[in-house]
Amino acid sequence: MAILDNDLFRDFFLGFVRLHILFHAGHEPVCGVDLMAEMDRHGYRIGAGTLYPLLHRLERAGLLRCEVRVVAGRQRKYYRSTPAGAAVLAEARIRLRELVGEVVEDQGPPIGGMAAQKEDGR
Amino acid sequence: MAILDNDLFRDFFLGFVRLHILFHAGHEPVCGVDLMAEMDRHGYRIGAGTLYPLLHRLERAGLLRCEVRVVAGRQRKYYRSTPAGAAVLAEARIRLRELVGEVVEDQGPPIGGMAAQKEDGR
DNA sequence: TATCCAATATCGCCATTCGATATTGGCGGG
DNA sequence: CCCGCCAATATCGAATGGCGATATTGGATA
Repeated sequence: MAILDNDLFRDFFLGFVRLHILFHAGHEPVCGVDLMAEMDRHGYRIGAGTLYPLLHRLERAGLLRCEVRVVAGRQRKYYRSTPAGAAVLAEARIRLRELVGEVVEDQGPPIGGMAAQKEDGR
Repeated sequence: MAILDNDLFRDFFLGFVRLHILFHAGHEPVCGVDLMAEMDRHGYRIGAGTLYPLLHRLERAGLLRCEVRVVAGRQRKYYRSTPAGAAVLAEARIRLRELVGEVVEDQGPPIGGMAAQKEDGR
């Protein structure tokens, strides 16, 4: 977790956060506070100043739809995924499998370049 | 692929590109043109104006190390991963498994919020 | 040494991230 | 009925990143 507090490493995983959000919004209506708690559970620290503008953009882009409700005396905006959001998630599945095949299962092929050359041979 | 040409969707997958790069740099020395070709093979379109500043930042952050070589009469800068780069990749493995468990295997738990409430029940 | 060209570097503009701060909206007390 | 309270959401300003377009580098050939 500490590794995620470093600014540098955040960029590696911000896309992961988006996909987590899209996934949850595809299963149930989720609001900002729910998502912040869930991302925290995953070890991501997403502040309100990042999350809410992100939700607005995803909505404007047609990936999420918003519905206002009052829960426990508080106004909340619940987001659900749209077909376009599901399409992004489907695309993500393909790319996730590729990435897992390389990074997790260590099955990436050499990409050419210097693979044929000896690295230490002189 | 077409989906990746849209500006909106790039942000979802830019972290994937970083991890692909880190992975390849952990297996063999890779240079800019190699990486652009490899990313293209994966369906990502990464321009030179994005890739090279990225490599510089990863090097300055200590995740990559650079070595200049002359190949086929052209100067190339070959990058290899460092222990710090391997650490980021190890962290990525953990988070990738979480994300795959949700997005690919569809096993994410409800995150609370409105899960207990009926959505259509009234 | 002059020129060519692939590989790398940089520039300017716009979008995004972030913590901090402001605003909204329902509710209970008076 | 209005007022202040507070959680939830919204926005601000500074810094950084992504991008296409353009500039620069450096080895090789003649």
